Amino acid sequence: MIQFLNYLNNVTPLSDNAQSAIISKLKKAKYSKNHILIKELSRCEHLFFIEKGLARAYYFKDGKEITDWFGLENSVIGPVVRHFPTKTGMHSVELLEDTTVISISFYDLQELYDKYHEIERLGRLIAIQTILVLQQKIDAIQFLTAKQRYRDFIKAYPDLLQKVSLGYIASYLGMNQVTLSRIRKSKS
Amino acid sequence: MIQFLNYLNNVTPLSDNAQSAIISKLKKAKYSKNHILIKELSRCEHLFFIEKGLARAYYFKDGKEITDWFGLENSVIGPVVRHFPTKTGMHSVELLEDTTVISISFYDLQELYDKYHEIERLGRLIAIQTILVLQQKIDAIQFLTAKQRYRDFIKAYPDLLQKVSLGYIASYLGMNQVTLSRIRKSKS
DNA sequence: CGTTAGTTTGAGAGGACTCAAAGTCTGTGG
DNA sequence: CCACAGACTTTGAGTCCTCTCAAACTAACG
Repeated sequence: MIQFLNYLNNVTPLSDNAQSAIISKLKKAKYSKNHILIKELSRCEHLFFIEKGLARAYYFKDGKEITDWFGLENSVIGPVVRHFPTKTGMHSVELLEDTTVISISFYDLQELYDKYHEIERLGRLIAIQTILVLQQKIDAIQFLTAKQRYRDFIKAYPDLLQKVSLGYIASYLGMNQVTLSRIRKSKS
Repeated sequence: MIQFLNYLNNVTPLSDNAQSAIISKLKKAKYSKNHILIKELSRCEHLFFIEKGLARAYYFKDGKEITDWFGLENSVIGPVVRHFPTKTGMHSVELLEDTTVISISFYDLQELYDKYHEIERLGRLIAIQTILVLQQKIDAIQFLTAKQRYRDFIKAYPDLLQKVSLGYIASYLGMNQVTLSRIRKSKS
C-alpha cells in the first residue's frame, strides 16, 4: 500500500492519522489481462489506484470505440476520467495487462473527506491536476496536427507503443486509425 | 455580496460562520468596458466573481488572439480558466461591458481553506465542475463539426451573439473567423 | 493452418484553412 | 450633418489535412 500513500503524500503531505485512516479502508486486488475493471464508470462505487499494470478507459461513440485515457502505474481512476453520467453512454475501464489495483469505496472516501480536512484538500488538489491535464488535451486537439500529437504521445509514453494496439492510440489522440498508420509510416 | 454567497451556497451549503468569514474578505469594484481586469492570469493574486457585466479571457497563439472563455454574470474567474503558468504566454481577462466584480485575494482564500474545512470542500467541488466543463469542451472540439459547435453555442449563449464580435466567438469555438462567417450565412 | 483481429495502402471526398480583396458599420472630427 | 478612418464581416479561389470506404496484407492464436 506504501506506493499509493507515496502518491498521495506527493500531492499534499498527510498526517499519520489521516494516512492510517486511509489505509484501513484500502483493498488490494489483482486481475488478469482483459478483465473489465469497471463496467459503467458513472455507476462505479470505487476509486482505483493502479499499483502495477496497465488499463484503458473507453466508451462508444456512434458505434465506434473511443479510448479516453490510459492508466499507467501510479495513476488513479475516478477523478481523472469522467465518473459522471454522460449522454454518450457506457464508459468502461479494461485492463490491458495483469494488473494490481488498490481500491477504496466512494462511501468510505466521502467519510474520509468529512472526517479529515486534509483529505478533502487532497481531493481538491487532485481535481486541479486533472484540470491541467484536460487543458493540455484541449490545446493539443485544437492546435496541433495529427502528426504533432502523435510525436508528443511518443515522447510522453514511449513504452505504450509496444503494449497497445494502434486503434486505441488513434482514438486516444483523436484521429482515425488509418490516419495514424499513415503518419507512423511517413515518420519524420 | 449576497449574489456571490448564493452562488457559493449553491455549490455546497455553507455555515453562517464560514459565510461571514468569506464576506469579511470580499471587495467589490466596478470597472468600465474594455478595462483589462487581469493582465497576466498566472500571476493574478485574486479570484474574481462577476456580479454584473461581461468578460472574456484570451491569450496569444502564434500571434493570433484566442478567446478562451466568456465570463457571464454569476461566474467565477480563476478556477475556471487556467490560472497557472503556460508556455503559451500571456493569458489576460478583458471586460466587454461595464462590469461589477467581487474579489478575494488568493492569500485570504488560502487562509479560508486552512481555517474552514467546508470552504476547502467548496473549492474541491468547483474544481470538479470545471472538469465537467472541460470534458464537454473536449467532446465538442473532437467530435462536432464547426457548424454543430456554432449551433450549440447559440443555444447555450443566445444573447452573446449580439454583444460579442464574431472573431471572439470563432476563436472560442476553435474555428477560423472566416469559417464562422460562412457558417452563419449558410444558416440551417 | 485457417480464422480473426489488427495494420497498411489506395482512391476520392469534404471540411476548414489561408491569402486576398471587397463590403459594411461605427464613431470622430471637420 | 457629412466624410472618412479603422475595425469588423463577407466573399472568392485554391489548398491541405483528415476522413471514409474498400481491399489487400500480416500476425497471432487456437
